[in-house]
Amino acid sequence: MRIRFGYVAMALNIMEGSPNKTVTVTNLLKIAAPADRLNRLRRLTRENLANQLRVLKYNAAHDIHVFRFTSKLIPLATHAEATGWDYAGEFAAELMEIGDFARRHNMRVSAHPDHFTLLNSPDEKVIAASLEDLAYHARVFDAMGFGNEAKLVIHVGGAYKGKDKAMDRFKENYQLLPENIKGRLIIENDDKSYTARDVLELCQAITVPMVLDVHHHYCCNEGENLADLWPDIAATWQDSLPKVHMSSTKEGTNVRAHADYISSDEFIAFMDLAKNLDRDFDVMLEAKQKDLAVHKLMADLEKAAGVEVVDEATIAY
DNA sequence: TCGTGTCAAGATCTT
DNA sequence: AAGATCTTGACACGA
Repeated sequence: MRIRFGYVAMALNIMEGSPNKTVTVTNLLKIAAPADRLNRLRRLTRENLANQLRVLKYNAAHDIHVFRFTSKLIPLATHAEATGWDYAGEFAAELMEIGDFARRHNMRVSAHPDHFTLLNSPDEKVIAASLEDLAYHARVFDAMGFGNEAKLVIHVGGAYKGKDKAMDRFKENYQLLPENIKGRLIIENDDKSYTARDVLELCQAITVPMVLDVHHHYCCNEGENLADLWPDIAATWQDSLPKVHMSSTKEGTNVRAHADYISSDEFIAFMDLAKNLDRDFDVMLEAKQKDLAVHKLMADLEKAAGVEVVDEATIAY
C-alpha cells in the first residue's frame, strides 16, 4: 500500500505560517466606520492568503501533497459585518494563485467546516447558518478554481435524542444542497454520537465518500471491528483515493483530546488491519504540532519493519 | 513582553 | 430555564 500524509491549516516549522489570523467581533465593532471595519478584514485576508501560499510552497518543498485549508482564511466571512462583501472578487488573483499552485504540485486539498455547521439540526436558523457557512467554503474553493475534488468534510451533527430521525433529516437536507456544495460534501464519524458504522450506512444511502477518523472510532463505537468496516468504507470512495483522519490521545486528559504527535505504533496497527484490502489511501494527521507531526511520524516509521520511505511524506507498507 | 480570559458558531451536560 | 462545558488558535487586555 502507498500512503501519503498531510496536516491541517498551518505550518509551525516556518515563519509567517499561519493563514488563521482574525479579529474578534467585539473589537471589530469598536471601529466606528463600517468601511474601516471592512478594511480591517481586508488587511487580515491579504495576510492570510500570503501566508497560505507560503505554506503550500513549504509543503511542495517537503513532498506534502495532502492539506486541509483553515476555515478562517477569510476572517468573519459569514458574520453580518461582512455581508455583501465580495471577497472572492477582490482577492480573485490571490485565491486563483493558491489554487494554481496546489494543482501544479498535485496537492489534494480539503476543508472542514467546524462543528457548528450542522445539516441535521431541527432548528431552521441553524440550518440557514450552516448553509451560509458551506456556501462560504464552496465560494472560496470555486475562486481557487477547484471542482468537486476539493472536499468539504462535516460530521452528521447532533443526536437530538434520536439518531435515526436526525440522520433522516441529514439525508433530506443533503438533497436540497446546491451542486457546488453537494458534490464536495463528505462525512466523518465523530467521537461522541455517530459511529463509523452509522456514518458508513449514511454514506452508502446517499452515495457520498466517508472519511474514517481512526481516533474517533476508538472513542465512539459499539464494538465493531475496524478491519471489517474498512473495505466498505474504502468502497464509498469508488475510484478515488480514500482518506483517513489520524490522531493520538493526549495523555492525562480526556480521551478525545489530541496529542502533539501521532503514535507510530497506533498508525502501524491501523495499517495492519488495512493491509488485507491492500488499497492506497491518504492520511490527514490531526496533531497539535501540525507539520512537525508529519516529519516526526515519518522519522518514526522509517525505523519500523516493513515500512519503505518513498519521499518526505509518503510511505509504502 | 508575558500570562490569561475571551471568542463567532450549537449541542449537551449540569445545576 | 439558565449556565457551564466542549474545542481551537489567536486575539485583546492588563500586569
